[in-house]
Amino acid sequence: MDNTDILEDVFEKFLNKTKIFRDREVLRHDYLPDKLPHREEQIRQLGETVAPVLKGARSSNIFIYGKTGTGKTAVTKYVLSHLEAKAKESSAPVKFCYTNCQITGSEYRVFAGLCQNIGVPVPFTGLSVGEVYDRFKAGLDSSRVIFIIVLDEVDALIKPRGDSLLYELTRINETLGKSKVSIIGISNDLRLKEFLDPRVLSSLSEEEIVFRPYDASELRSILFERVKSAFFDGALSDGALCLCAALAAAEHGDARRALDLLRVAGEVAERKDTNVVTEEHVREAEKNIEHNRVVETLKNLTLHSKLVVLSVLKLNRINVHRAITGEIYEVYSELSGELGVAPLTQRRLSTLVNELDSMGILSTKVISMGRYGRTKRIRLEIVRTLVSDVFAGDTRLGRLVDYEMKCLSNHSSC
DNA sequence: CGTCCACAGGAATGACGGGCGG
DNA sequence: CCGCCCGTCATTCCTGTGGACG
Repeated sequence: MDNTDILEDVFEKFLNKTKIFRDREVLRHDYLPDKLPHREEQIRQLGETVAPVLKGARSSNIFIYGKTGTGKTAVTKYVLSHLEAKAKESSAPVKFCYTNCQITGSEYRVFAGLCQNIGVPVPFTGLSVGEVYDRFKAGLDSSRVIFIIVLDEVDALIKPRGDSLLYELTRINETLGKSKVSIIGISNDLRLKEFLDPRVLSSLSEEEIVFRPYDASELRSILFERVKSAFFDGALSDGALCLCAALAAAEHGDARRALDLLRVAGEVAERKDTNVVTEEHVREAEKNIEHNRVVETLKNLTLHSKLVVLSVLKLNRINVHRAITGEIYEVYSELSGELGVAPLTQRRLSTLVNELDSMGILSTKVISMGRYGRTKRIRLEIVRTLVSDVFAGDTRLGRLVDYEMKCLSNHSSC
């Protein structure tokens, strides 16, 4: 095969790859479809609640609950953008601002974002939260609008920091003359109520909307709707679609996950140079997604967290049943010493372990050993070779990992 | 049946870098 | 360039606790 043939082959293959996807964008989770199946009730409810703003009245504050991928964000954006369009027709002064608190990160940045939205310039940082709040209030009052604030994933803001931001916001109307503010809080944690001040809770949940998880057949029809524009006709087997729906339903009824599975399965099929996505491809996609997630998380860990993972790996190798906080701290301190790094406190290590637990890298359980104290049993939840592969790329850790791997392959203790 | 281990995990505080206005 | 305010990481000090042992 000479050079031109190779290229010919490569280009042909690339061109043929269009056999699967008609439009991949449709499967991204930030894509807003114009049909939201199985959410008619929620759309109606939200619509009825915000409708008064069209006549210049304030809408009730709303709290929206539901797990990830149940359509909370999509429904909210859908309803509000239609509301805004309707308001333009009748020239009602309605504005809304969507903020994802998880991404925004801090109280300061939430207020800063709100200021930007109403055209009040604020620096990224440097001012006190109170100052930004005052500017926001002043700017808002002079602009005479009905302002709807959407706080998506508010739990990300409340759990670590308390509900002071919400408290300020719920009371803002009292001091506002010409403008009115409504708040839509979106949370994927039903227990969020417990964290809230009762005053905040009562004023924030004047209305509540709950998003139930989708079941498998609902997921199937959601996928079906998108598949029409995302894939070419016949490029997706029924079995593959059903499997995506079933896998996602088994987890949380998470539509986002179902769409991810579908997209990655399509990409797998593309790479295998076939014309039809099969169940086999979906299974592989499931593995890929998890694999990538873990690799990404491992790569981004701090040196100390990596050392913790390595310590657990080491202990699990020696004796699966005896990975306990105290021992891990011992091994961890040793490893730190070998690298010439000062070890952190045991208290600090304890929160690092908890973080790794919530990332799904470790699993922990508090156990009591009676007379011999109360501690935490810690296990590695991921494939060992994955850890070594990722950590071997770390210049500082490379040496330790090599050593560890030699032990693993020798199958003897050292 | 009380004790007491080996921690869990909350609260307060400090150290530090980034980014701003003045 | 200083002082101020953030957010993040880390330490210190602390109170709480399930259950085997005596």
